[in-house]
Amino acid sequence: MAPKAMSPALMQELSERFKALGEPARLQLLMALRGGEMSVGELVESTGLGQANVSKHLQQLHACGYVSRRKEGTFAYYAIAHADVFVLCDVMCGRIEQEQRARGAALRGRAHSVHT
Amino acid sequence: MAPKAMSPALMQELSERFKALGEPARLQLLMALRGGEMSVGELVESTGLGQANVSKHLQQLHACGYVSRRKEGTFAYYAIAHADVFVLCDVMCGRIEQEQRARGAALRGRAHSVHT
DNA sequence: CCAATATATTACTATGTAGTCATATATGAG
DNA sequence: CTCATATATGACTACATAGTAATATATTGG
Repeated sequence: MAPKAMSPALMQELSERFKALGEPARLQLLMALRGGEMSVGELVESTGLGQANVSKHLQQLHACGYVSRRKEGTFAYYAIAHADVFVLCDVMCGRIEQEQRARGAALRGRAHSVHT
Repeated sequence: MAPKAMSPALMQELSERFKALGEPARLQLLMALRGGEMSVGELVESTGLGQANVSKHLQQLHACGYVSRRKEGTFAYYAIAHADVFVLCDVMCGRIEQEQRARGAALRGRAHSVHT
């Protein structure tokens, strides 16, 4: 469990990790890597993002430890470093779905009460 | 489990949730609320952030569903809406610790090899 | 060494947003 | 109603960063 009183340093690190996931382009890259290791070029083609853009986002994901890097010839292969990332996404997606259900139920409830 | 192929809309929502956590000030607020419901003024004092700043960050946390809001007189009391947030922090903190341990071990290993 | 290719980096622009100050909007007290 | 207080909002500034185009840096093949 995260400490009750969190040091500013840890909080800073924590926020940087979350910020790295707070960008659709980077999530796209992580999702693309879900199927396994891919080269930069493959990621460019797969995501439709620009090459320089992909390269920079990969640097950030690497700096946060989300992906690993393997050089082979002129190619650079990136891969998910730890499946934990997807645990985070799953928890978050779960909350989103839950809220959408709640919102839907509330709307139905309101519509019903208007009806009666 | 998060879907293999994520819709752009879900990815957008997901990134917005993560982005909301990608800010030390907002994490500070969430951590402060760990002890229970607090008013805006109490949060201002507890965090040392400006009143307007706190109010705006709380709006964002509320929009993402992280906190609930209860009005009582001229006071507004905010509270953690779902403990899930802390699950996310815990997973993330776990990864940070793990990496720090790994980094430390690597450094010790290198020092040792230099020594021998 | 030279050319071709894959990736990384730099310089730049455009956009987003955190923080702050001033002010607006409740709400309760007298 | 008027005043005081708590919170929210609008305008603004300063800074961070996503995206892109051009270029630099390997690395392989000839």
